[in-house]
Amino acid sequence: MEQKYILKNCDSFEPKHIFECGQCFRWNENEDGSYTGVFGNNVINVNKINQEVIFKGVCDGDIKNICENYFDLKRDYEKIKYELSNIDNYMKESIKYGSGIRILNQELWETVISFIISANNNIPRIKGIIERLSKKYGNKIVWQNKEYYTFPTVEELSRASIEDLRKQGLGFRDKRVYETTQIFLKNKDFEKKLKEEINYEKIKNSLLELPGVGPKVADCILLFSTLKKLEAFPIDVWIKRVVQELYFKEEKDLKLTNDVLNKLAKEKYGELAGIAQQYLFYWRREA
DNA sequence: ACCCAGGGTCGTC
DNA sequence: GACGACCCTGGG
Repeated sequence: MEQKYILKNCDSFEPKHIFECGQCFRWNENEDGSYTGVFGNNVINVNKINQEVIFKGVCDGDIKNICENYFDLKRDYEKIKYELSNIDNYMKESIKYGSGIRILNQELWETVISFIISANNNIPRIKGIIERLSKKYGNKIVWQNKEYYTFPTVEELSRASIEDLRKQGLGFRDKRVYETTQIFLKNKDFEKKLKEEINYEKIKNSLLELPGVGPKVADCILLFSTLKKLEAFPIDVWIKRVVQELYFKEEKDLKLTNDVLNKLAKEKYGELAGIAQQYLFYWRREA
């Protein structure tokens, strides 16, 4: 049964910015400029027409509640952008470029596996792998005569052997995904404890125990999932590049270690470092 | 054809 | 702490 929800007068919401800033892998653009994606047991289409955002699709519950939660609609991004804009002109320019970015509240398990797959990988291939895993191990949902597949649950993905995963194109990440799946399967408390803990460092240390999760992937999980730690500052090749170009232009031979970058992030952007990172990331990649 | 990079992590020195 | 290996794919 199709549902619909319309959001009016929302400045900080631009589908392209949200879905192409690298936080998610299951949203695809349609010919009309709208995007369709799968999350949980929902298939949703999102379009923005004249300052109105239109959500429609098939949902596991009330579409308004589901979208308010997933798209982080209750957070005041105008205020966040105002605060970050005052930090410096680079920030101001990148925010102008990605003004409609919002950080999604994605399911923890899916975010963990997705970003383990993202290691030393490119976005088209990451999307392909996740799509194949969903098709093979997830559940089918039909909407408007098209087939969509949910991201596999822990139990569903645990049916895949290391060899099965390799066949789906994971490469050397097969063992990491397999072992992390086993941990989630056999230790039900692991996920529960992550969700109950509120301290950023403590959650990060727990995540680092998982095979395939290093500092970068851990920060992506902390920022992009329902854990929603906005101070998490994922350090990747692109953010190293942009920080080098903006703030260390005269010191080309200076090595930007994670410690230096984390310190800079904390001092400059504070509790909003993760959101600042997303504006800079999107700006550097797209502009 | 060949090389390189891609939202890094892991094992080894 | 630094360094190389690592599956695979698309683009130059």
